[in-house]
Amino acid sequence: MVPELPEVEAARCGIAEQLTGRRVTGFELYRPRLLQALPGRGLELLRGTYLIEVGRWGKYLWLVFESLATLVHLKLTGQLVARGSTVPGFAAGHPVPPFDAPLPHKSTALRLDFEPDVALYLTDVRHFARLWLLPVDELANTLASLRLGPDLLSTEFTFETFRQRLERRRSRRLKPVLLDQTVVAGIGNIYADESLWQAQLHPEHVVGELAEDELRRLYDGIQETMRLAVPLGGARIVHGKAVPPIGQFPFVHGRAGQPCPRCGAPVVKVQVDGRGTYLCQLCQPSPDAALRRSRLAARAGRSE
DNA sequence: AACTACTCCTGGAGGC
DNA sequence: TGCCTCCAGGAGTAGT
Repeated sequence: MVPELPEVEAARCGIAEQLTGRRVTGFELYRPRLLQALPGRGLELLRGTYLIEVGRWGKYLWLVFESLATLVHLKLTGQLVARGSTVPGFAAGHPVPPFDAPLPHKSTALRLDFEPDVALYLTDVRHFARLWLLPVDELANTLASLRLGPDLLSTEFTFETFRQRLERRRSRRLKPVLLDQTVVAGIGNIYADESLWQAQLHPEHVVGELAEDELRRLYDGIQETMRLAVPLGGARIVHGKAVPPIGQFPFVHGRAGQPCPRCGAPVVKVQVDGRGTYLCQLCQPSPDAALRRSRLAARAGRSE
């Protein structure tokens, strides 16, 4: 399972509830390449300082300490696990290694120790995750420089905002636009497929061809997908396959050959924009190429 | 503007 | 059983 918004949100909640207000007593940096900005000794600045707040925008997570801010992206296979005698503990992100595996794992990149007796582990089997260390007063600018679209769980993500942002991408196809974090922040490959299935829209529709009610379905599909996924801390997908399904979610992603929960037709896997894409060919009919051409021609004619 | 290709990586899956 | 090869995929960057 690739960590997307729901998984990162689960990590944010765990950190907020169990670590905020605690003091850092130490750390172990197992893999220095995790750090993207300052050299490894920058972490020394965390020692003895308190975790003040934790935030999230899309798939980016940040922890603000008195001395320093850290910005984290779990990328494909990052996970965050907290354990200790003074907290319940939590685990979020990619479920390999298993959330109950002994830590540190050989792919653990960083351990942060909090007072009293809590350890937060960042583990990532493919070593793509990154952590930036930056002065607290540079966090806002750094986030702004990412040019992220509205976070899916924020009040900024309204239908009107969504429609306006899609308007600027009229010529692009739906799936790549959903994956573009500068359009909306938080959707990855799994939840793009789930949202499109909810909306009963094919991933290769051209944005500008969609009618108002289809845009509305897409917006509602994203909202419904987040509503289902966030409380679960995300889908459980390992190497593209759904492992013991939690209820029926996810409905199509990783379920090639299985029946569509809506109509029973087999879910198929295709490539869209180079990404493995799961869909139901009955519920999500392919855009008709001839109709597409005639509509575009009609628009071009009118605009001249 | 919007595509493609490439770059990071490695565990697991599939082939034989 | 044991090699070998291939593949996934977020996001930044470069090239077309």
